[in-house]
Order: sequence, then structure tokens, then C-alpha cells
Amino acid sequence: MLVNKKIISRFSQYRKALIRFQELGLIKVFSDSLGEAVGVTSAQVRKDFSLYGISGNKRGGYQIQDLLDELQSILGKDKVHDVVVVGIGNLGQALIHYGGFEKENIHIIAGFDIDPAKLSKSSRIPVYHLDELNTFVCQNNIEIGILAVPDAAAQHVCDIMVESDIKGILNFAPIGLKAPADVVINNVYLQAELENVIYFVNALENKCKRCKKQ
Amino acid sequence: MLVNKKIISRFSQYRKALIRFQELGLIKVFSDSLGEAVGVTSAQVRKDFSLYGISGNKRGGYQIQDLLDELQSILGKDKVHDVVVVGIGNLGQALIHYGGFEKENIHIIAGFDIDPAKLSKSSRIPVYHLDELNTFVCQNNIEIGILAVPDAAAQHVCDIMVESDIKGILNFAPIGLKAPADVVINNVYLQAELENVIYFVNALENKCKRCKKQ
DNA sequence: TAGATTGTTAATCGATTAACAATC
DNA sequence: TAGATTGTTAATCGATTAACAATC
Repeated sequence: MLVNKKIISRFSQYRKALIRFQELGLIKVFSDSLGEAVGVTSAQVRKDFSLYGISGNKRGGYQIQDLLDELQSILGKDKVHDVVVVGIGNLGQALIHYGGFEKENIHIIAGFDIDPAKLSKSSRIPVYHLDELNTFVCQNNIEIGILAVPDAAAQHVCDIMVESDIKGILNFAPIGLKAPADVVINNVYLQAELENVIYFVNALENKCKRCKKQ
Repeated sequence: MLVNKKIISRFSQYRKALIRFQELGLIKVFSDSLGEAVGVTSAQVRKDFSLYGISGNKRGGYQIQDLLDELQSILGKDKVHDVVVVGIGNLGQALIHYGGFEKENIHIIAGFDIDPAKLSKSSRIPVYHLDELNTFVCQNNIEIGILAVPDAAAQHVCDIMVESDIKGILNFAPIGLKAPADVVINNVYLQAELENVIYFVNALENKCKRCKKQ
């Protein structure tokens, strides 16, 4: 796969950095400075862009606005994407209350749960019963769903989402979900990310201790 | 780097899957079934284990309990890790209210913010002013912090955390944080993860359209 | 024993980087 | 022009996988 997850992640980060540059009043960047802002080499930046046919000016760097236009279109930021959140626990709640996605053209338009206490059809972002997911997705042409239910329910709820014809799932349950090949699944395992930090902090400490002993 | 982020992430996932297997009453697994549960090849599983000197029985697979013991110790699950959350917005709040980390020996013991409205010293998990971070970290021997502040504040707050002698940061701001080499930083960019799903859903759709045209 | 699974080596695959010619 | 930066190729690096001998 020539175009992979990582390059698209970097595009998201380039975009964020370019917006910050623009806010500072800058007009153009070099692969060098953009790479530094994101934490990658300048070669990486140029390679990424050239893969997508994005070109700058030899000696003159890249026009920030041009880059942004290209990245917007690659990342689909030129149109609104409606998203639903399934599972209104702590994380699901945080996501539907977080206002930051709005201005990024990602609109979270509804939540779903099975707990009657969580339902509220009249909130700014309504929360419906999971039974209504199918109809809602169909009527509103939803393609993307965020899955934030307890581990034990994850595969089952995933099946329901797929059944409803959701085409992409951002999954927070630490489970290797099974789904048809035409459904995109992207996993974020928060506990694993935290354990990663813990592991490397310990690893580094042990290395230091060993160094001191010598 | 022979031991990288990815292998440790897989260890976290193996562990979760093994716990599920154990709950089902299973005593041993094969690299095959464990790989399937996590979504990797059996070769990957055996390679990962052999890198850490974890061995099974030829023909007999691996004892789940033995594996768990090894993974617990690699991931540092045999002792409690205290963690603080800096930035009590939607995400920070979700993290300190999420109870699931407790039984995983990851204890979130305090939050920090600068907004007076967010402070509450008497909650189950108290939220203090950022000014108190230094003292708190020192007194409680904190090594790990979760950074969940607005983008614009991220680098500044990161500096404060490093200053307080925090050694590992799980960062949610889409910024390539600058920190000394002995500070471990692990980035989770939720918006980028969502944009990833959006990108690949679109990419797949376009491919299908093209297929149908032919 | 025959069959199945591990552990490991070697091959493959893919992503990153170094380097430099092209050129503004 | 001289100098700096792009765009791209080739080299490197690292991670994954295939394959199979060892062996329970």
C-alpha cells in the first residue's frame, strides 16, 4: 500500500502546523521548517508532497495557502462530514461535547446508547437508543461512526454499525474488530498508549541506572 | 531501535486478549489463535515473544497464565503507576472519570487546570491549580502525565511538566512537542485519527466508482 | 510414531533518509 | 551569477512474513 495511514496522519499534522504558521502571518514555508514543526525530516516532507503531486518552487519553498488548499482537498476538508458516536460513556460524552471538530468540518450529529438514562432527544446533540441507529444512518447518509462502548460489547455493536451501512469506524475498544473488507477501521487504544509511555519511562530509567553503575 | 512502540502496543493487546481467553476458561493458546484475536499473523506473535525470551511448548502452545505473568512484568503491571492529567477540558474530564484504569494498576490521582471553575480539591480525584503541579509531582513521585490542554498552550504546559520532573507524557495536542531526550512523549492525535477514517472511506468509494465504470 | 506447533533464519516488503542534479 | 531549496533516485534501515528444521 503506497498510501498508508502514516502519510495521511502526517498530512493532518502538516495542515495543523500550516494553519499555525498562517496565523503568525507567514506566507511560505520550506520543507525544513515544516518538518521541524511536525517532527519529521525535510526529506520526508518533500517526499510526502511529491507522492501527491504537490510541488513548490525550487529555492522559493512552498506557498502556505497552496499547500493548505491541496491538503484540505486530500483530507476531505472541503466538505462537511457527519459523524455519529456510539456509546455515550465518559469518552463518548467528551467527544460529543467537544466543540473543536465543528470548525474542522467534522460534525458530530448524534449519539447512541442502550442506557435509558443516557438518552436525550432534545439536546443540542441528541442521544438516541441504539435501535434507532439503522434508521438514522440511512436518513442522514452517515458514513462514519465512532465506537466507544465497553470492550465486551464492541464486536456486537460493530456488527450493528456495519449492518447500518456505516463505512468507517474509529474504534476505541481494544479488540481486533472483524468487519467486511470494504469497511475502514481505525483503532485507538488509549490504555495501550498509556502503557507505552510507562514502558519507555521504565526502560529509560533502567538504562540510566545501568549507566551509572558502570 | 529493536524494541519499538509497535511491539509494546501489541503486547498490550495480547494481554487484553489473553485475559478474555482466560475468562472463557481457556488454559493455553497457540500463536495462531492469539494472532487472530489481535489481528496479526502467527509469525508476528512468535517473533514478538521470542524477542523477549518468552517461550512456549513446541506442539503445546503457550500457557496463558505464563504469558500473562511475563506480559504483566514487561508492561509494568506488577506495580501501581500514578498518573496526573493536565488540562481538565472534555477529554481530561473523561479520563479522570473513567474508572477502567484503576483495575489495570494505572491510578489517575489528580487533575490540574488554570480555570478556577474547574478546581475542586475535595473531589474523589482532586483538581488543583497548575501552579501546584510542581509540588504535587515532587511529593507524590509522579513520573507520568497526560497532557490534554488546548493546542496553543501545549508546548508551554509541556515545559512546566518537564520542569516538574515528569518523565513521560501522553500528549493529545496536535503539536510536535519539544522536550529533552530523556522525556518520553507519546502522541495521540484524535482529529488525525478521525481524518484518517474519512480519507480511506472516500478513497475506497472512489475506487469502487471507478471499478463500476469499467 | 505421526502430526502439529514452536523458534528462528532468511527473504521480502515497505518506509525513511541521504544525496545530489536540476533550477529558480 | 552564486546560493539555496526542491524533487527524485538510490541506499539504507527496519519491520513483517514465509518457510522450515527442531521437537514435543
